[in-house]
Amino acid sequence: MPTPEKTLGGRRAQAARNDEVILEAARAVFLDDPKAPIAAVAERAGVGISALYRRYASKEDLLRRLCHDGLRRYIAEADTALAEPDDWTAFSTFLAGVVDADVHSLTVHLAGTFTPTEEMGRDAMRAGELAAALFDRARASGRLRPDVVVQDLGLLLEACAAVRVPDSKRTAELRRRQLAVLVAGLSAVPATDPLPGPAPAAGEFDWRWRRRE
Amino acid sequence: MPTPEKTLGGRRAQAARNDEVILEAARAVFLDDPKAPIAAVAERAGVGISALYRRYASKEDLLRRLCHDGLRRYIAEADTALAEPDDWTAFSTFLAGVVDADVHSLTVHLAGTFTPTEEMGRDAMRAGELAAALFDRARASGRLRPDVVVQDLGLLLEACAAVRVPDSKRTAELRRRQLAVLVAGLSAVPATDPLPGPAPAAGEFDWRWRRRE
DNA sequence: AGCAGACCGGAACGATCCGTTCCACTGATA
DNA sequence: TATCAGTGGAACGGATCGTTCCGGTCTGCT
Repeated sequence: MPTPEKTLGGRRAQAARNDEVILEAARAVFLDDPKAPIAAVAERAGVGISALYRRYASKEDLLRRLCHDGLRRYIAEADTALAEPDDWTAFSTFLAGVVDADVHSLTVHLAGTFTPTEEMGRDAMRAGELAAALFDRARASGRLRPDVVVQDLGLLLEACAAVRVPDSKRTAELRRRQLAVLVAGLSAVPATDPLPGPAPAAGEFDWRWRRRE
Repeated sequence: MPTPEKTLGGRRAQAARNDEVILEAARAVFLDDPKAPIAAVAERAGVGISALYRRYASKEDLLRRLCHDGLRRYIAEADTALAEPDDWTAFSTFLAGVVDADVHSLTVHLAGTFTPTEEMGRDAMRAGELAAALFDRARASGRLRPDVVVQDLGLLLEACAAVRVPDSKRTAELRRRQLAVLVAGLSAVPATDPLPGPAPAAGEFDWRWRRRE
């Protein structure tokens, strides 16, 4: 019997591929609209609804999985950042990593739509500890204004997640820019680097006034 | 015939009072959830659904009115701020006023749920001009970092509107704090004032994980 | 070749939910 | 007392969505 993972053709392979495709589609869809219907995920993934329900017992299950993945990603970003020797760089790359991964939207806007597992509780606690460690190092570096606290990071990430335009690539750019402003605001020393990304242009937000769906 | 406005008792007076009550309730409800049902507004206002439909032909009508009111409030804040002699103070009080009035949520999260009137288009344009005027004065004061543009203000306001906790009083405090960080980030000179309001506390955001409705 | 079953697409179902309409009722006014 | 603007809230009709279910397809094994 060949190892199933190596079989590129065949039913098993399609199923394995669908595992990925479905998760990716779900991520994209629920990131765009946390209350999106299950059918939207199936459509985006290019599969039928059955393919979803074969993998997850319910919508809540899928949401839980997605949120937990986000949490793990958050922890991974923190771990990566902690390996960086320079305290301030570790701090700011962590934030950039979380913003780029769009983890906050997943974690925050999906939380409350399902009953969390115990493991998620533990992971959430660990995530908090890692963020605190990064924050403490940033504080030790002396570049933080003294009146900032760890919990401000939550607000900061939320602020970045709030930036959203129809094009997701552009959204990422604008978030980086917003993050740069916020980090500069947290810093005790004046910023030296220029704000990243093309500045928002006149009329770039006019789409808001167009009628939606 | 007595002037209707001065009649404190009676049906007319109740109707006049309801005009206010309904608008206020609608503001509160749709601020909390832009997709809230009409019935929620009626309940919050303590009136029946009829009282709503007597005043507005449809939900869309009410939304339009609310959004337009928000736009007018934005303009009023800008006008007030423009009277301030110091350029930088004018700029920052304008932002604080808009954040405090929670105008951005109304304008932005409600936009797109109705077809705007021409007058709203004109007001939106005027709002943009006033904001630009304030921004230009801030720039002229030399306290702005050179790579910031007017359009960044939109992102900044959105970031503040994204801050939200169940208690609205606390929300206002946290937004002020967030605004202070952002304005510090826009500034070319290091901030001197300490961050306002009680700093966010540990566990203050745990409510997110509690199951919602 | 032939069969069992894993896997899938998508129609159908049942349960909400929501905007709007409708009607009976109240109380101020004339 | 007659009128009627103003009101509360039940009822209606349409839309939405999570989930189930059935018929079909392809794979791997015998």
